[in-house]
Amino acid sequence: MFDDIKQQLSDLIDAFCLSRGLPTGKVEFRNIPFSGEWGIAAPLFPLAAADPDKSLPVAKKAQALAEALQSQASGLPGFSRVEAVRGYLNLYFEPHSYVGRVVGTVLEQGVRFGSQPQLGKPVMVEYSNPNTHKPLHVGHLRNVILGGSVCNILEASGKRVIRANYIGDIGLHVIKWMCNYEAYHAGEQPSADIMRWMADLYAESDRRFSDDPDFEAQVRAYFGKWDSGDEHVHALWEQTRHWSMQGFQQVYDLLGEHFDRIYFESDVEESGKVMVEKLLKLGIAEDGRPENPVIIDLDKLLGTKEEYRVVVILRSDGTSLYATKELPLAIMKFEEYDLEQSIYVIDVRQSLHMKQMSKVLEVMGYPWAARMHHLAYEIVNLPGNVTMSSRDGTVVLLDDLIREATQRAFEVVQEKNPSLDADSMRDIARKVALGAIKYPMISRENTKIVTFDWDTALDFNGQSAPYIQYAVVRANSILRRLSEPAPRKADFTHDLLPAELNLIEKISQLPDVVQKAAAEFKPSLVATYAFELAQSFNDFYTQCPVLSAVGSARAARLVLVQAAKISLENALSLLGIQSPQVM
RNA sequence: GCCCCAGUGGCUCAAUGGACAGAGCGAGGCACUCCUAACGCCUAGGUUGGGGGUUCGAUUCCCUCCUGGGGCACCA
Repeated sequence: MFDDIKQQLSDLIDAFCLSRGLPTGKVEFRNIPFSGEWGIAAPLFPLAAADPDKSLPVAKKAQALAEALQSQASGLPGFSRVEAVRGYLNLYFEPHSYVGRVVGTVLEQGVRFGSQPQLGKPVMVEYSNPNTHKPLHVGHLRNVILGGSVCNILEASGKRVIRANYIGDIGLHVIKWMCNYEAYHAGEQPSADIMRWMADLYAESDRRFSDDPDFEAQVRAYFGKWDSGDEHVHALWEQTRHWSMQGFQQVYDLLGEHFDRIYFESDVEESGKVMVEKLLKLGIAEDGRPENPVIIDLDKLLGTKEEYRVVVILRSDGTSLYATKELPLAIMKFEEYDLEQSIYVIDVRQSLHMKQMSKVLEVMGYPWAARMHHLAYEIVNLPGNVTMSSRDGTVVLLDDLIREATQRAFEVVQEKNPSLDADSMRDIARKVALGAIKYPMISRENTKIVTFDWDTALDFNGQSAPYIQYAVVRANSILRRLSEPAPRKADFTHDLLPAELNLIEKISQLPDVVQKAAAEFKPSLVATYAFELAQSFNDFYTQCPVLSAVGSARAARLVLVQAAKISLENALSLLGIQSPQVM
């Protein structure tokens, strides 16, 4: 909206350069670091450096140029003042019209503020990817929260998104579970908390498998029955997989996640084996059976050295591997949908594997292979650099964490707001607890390891979701006390305090933050933004009385409170965090 | 050996090549007749792992080294 003004300024600088024998096109514009006033800045260092006259150091020369330009630019319309400082020419906008436009836009757009209409080809995001018959722990949580948040942000940035979930429903862990169930729990039905029940039985089967050689032998025999297509075993598999899926659904409901397309590992096993034959016929794969597996030697194929290594696509005994199934799955996705991009939210340890998969598909001639993108994230550790492993018992179960956090949040609500009814308290406690758990998972960069510890996870103060949620509650509590309907628009004609200006500036940044976060797949940018916005609102809250304000300030601040609340709620929503209205 | 990631106050983390490197926690102090203190204010705390380079300007880009983590043929 300031393009015309910038053009005038640009012309003026060009004329200035020509008159002094300096090269044109050396000056670019940027926003002045915000400190209560909006404006654009022109750093004059590049121009100073290009000046053939070297009698002055660059910094001094830049300042001299800025000062020379200052007097000429002072006449330009649209600016309230012009200054030359430390080599920058700063031009400040007249603030009132800017402010009114920002705040008005937010109220008009409401929940859509920060979002663009969704256009174009869809993007598929594959995430969560749990194994049936197994528990979800805090490590899995990062994947779900990150994936879900990336989807929200992509949608807000104007993409159509397909949320995909690839379920590991076959393999040794499933056989172990079923074998243990038949031997020790035959006929039992899951309890109301299905996830928990499945998890307990999984732990039991895992224990028996490693401690009891007899059980191990039983499992092996059971695997044979599965392979030979035993009807009873397959019926039990269908039933128990269904239970597991119900359990996942309970967790997804709790977390507020949903999926548009579910893929099962069992669906692509056969097509994977067919594909191996095809790759052998094409001469891409090498058959080492029966002693050795079927492999693709990518480095040999491509003439690279120790870059793509070797992919094993089928065991020497003819059974399938992870890679066997990944290939047909990738193809299926692009056959089913005309995808702009196919994104895989998978932890960083699988980077080489993902690189190999897209390379194999490229070698096979699929042009879309370049549109696969591995969104790598680091794992969640325990203090002392201990990796979570269900085998070593070093896991924090999702269930336990949510239960504990909810309990603590409930106690805080009881203390802070004893007059609320029990249902409201429970509802608030759940929203606060889930926010507190989710926030640390997405507030750091994807490539940084998250170290889980109970103290941090249950800390509701400082840079945390509850802090941001509390800002929403404060905004709401002002609006709630109003006896008349809140004004929808106002003129910002009163003397704006720095706290108000800072808040408006922060609010105005949301759309840009969303775009950047989408382009880089980084919810952490939104997480940081939401916190800074809450800080700005709290500053405003303590410094600017709203209900007791007089004159035009009251209406203006009421509108600003609404805009802040909308922005906070929208930002939290992108992170998959709900905003309670009271807490 | 090859490849990837990380290294910023005591701790956990921010910072499109641009102005003085910012927050939170922890520490010390202040603050509650005033829209909820799950809040706010002040103070202390930094050679951005080391060394080179590019640039008017580097936490940011390049090279190199160090430290930590991860990956590299029948796990996923």
